[in-house]
Amino acid sequence: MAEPETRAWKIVLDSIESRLLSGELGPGDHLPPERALASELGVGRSSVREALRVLEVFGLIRTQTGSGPQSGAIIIASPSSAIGALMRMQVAARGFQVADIVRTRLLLETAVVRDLAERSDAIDLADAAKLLDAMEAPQLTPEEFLALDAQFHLSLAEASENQVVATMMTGLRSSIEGYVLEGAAGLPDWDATADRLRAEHRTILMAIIAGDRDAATLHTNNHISGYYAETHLTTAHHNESHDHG
Amino acid sequence: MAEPETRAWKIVLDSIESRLLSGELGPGDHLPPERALASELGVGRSSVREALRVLEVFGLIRTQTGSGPQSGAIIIASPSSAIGALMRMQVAARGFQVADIVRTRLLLETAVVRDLAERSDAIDLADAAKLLDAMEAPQLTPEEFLALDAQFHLSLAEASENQVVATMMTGLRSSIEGYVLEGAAGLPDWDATADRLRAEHRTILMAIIAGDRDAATLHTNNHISGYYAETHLTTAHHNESHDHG
DNA sequence: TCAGACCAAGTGGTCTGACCACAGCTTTTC
DNA sequence: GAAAAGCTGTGGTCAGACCACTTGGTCTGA
Repeated sequence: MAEPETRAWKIVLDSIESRLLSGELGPGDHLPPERALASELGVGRSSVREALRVLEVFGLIRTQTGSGPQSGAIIIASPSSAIGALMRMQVAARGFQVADIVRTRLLLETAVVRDLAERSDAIDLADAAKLLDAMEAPQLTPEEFLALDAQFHLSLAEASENQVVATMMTGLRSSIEGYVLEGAAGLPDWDATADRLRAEHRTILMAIIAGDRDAATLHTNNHISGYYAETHLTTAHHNESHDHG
Repeated sequence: MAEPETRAWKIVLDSIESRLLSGELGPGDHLPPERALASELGVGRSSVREALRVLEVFGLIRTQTGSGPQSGAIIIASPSSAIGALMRMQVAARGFQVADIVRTRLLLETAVVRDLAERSDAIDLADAAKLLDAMEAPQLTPEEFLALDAQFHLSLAEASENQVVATMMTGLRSSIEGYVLEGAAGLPDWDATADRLRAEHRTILMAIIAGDRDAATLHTNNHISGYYAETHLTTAHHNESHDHG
């Protein structure tokens, strides 16, 4: 059964994954040089490189030319950009719809906020509060404001101390970043929208701190779906935002 | 600013992504042959191949040797295995903790079930019901049972008609599949556990159909966290499940 | 005429060898 | 002793070659 995945790059990938699982390799460790890995596994260097490319876009390694301790392929674990890239590409290939991305963000964020509200005494919301203060700064461009906005929501996910959720939120957000910016540019009165968003953020944070689960959930729901509805992101098909405009 | 990402494979990746976004390429279409792509973009074939490898593990293309309409690289959009592989590797590299994966699954599934219960009149749960019947079959191995179990939960996500959530659920599940199977093997009385899981599934499904949001949420919560607690998956570190047993 | 065998072409899959740019280390030189 | 030069090892890339495989056409023979 199941010939051993004759493809050479898969051999390399499996080998490295098993080394990770066995603990032989861990964060900060160096992978063997490409040439060594190739001869060691009996494959060509190009096959090794294809596997390393996969590891790189998965956010598992960082490569550096040159010599010395910082060179070579080093194990890291930065899944955020990988998830973002994956989702962005899936959106591009029509595997994911923007509306589903938005709905998923709504789902996740609502659940996070509910969770935070339910144990509001044991969480640290200082980062979130700081970001809200930063968003009060006048003359923020929509781009800057939305970046802070994203960080605020990310800080909530991080407050729930769940790296997976935080990563997913980041990935979801970045996968539709382009569409979000497009939508902001099309708003009739950005300042008014920004003021409303600020107020909603405060409301959400206060509800969390107060431990008012239902209020936090409700306000989050309204906040997110309201914004996306305002920017028509939930109804527009992603193709239409480019040429038929 | 921002040198154009001198790396050749990135050029190829960006080129293909922009073709997807512009609509020049879509699901079912063929990518140009590797050699043509290489000369067209002014890069070597190996660089093209590195980019195609990324697209392949992202679930965006399927490659096939030979000639004819089925050969070459064809655009698909199957994100499930990609997300699963990505998360599995992140777990292996200690970027994600198994406990966080479990908690995220709990979060997502609870939200899905709550959503389904709130609009129980407009959803189709036939698939889920069928799977529950299939799980009644006697003499299912733990592996078979858990596969049906996963499909049941997946069918709930699919009933919510959100491809992104369904994909995430699949990815989350597959990323810890190995640990789940390990945990099942360590149960003292598998038949009793299976019976309990069956009953809980029925309870959840009925609560959804009845539109009882709170009951559906509660039962889902208990169902999932109960199982993972029973298999010690929420507390065990993934390293410890291999050698120190 | 038709069926089967055969062959040609085009594809991805892989390997090899070569060269480059770069970063760190070593040696030389002043 | 310090600065400069060279050496070494790394990833990044390219070019060419060969293989396995699939398809579609062509040839052969009944």
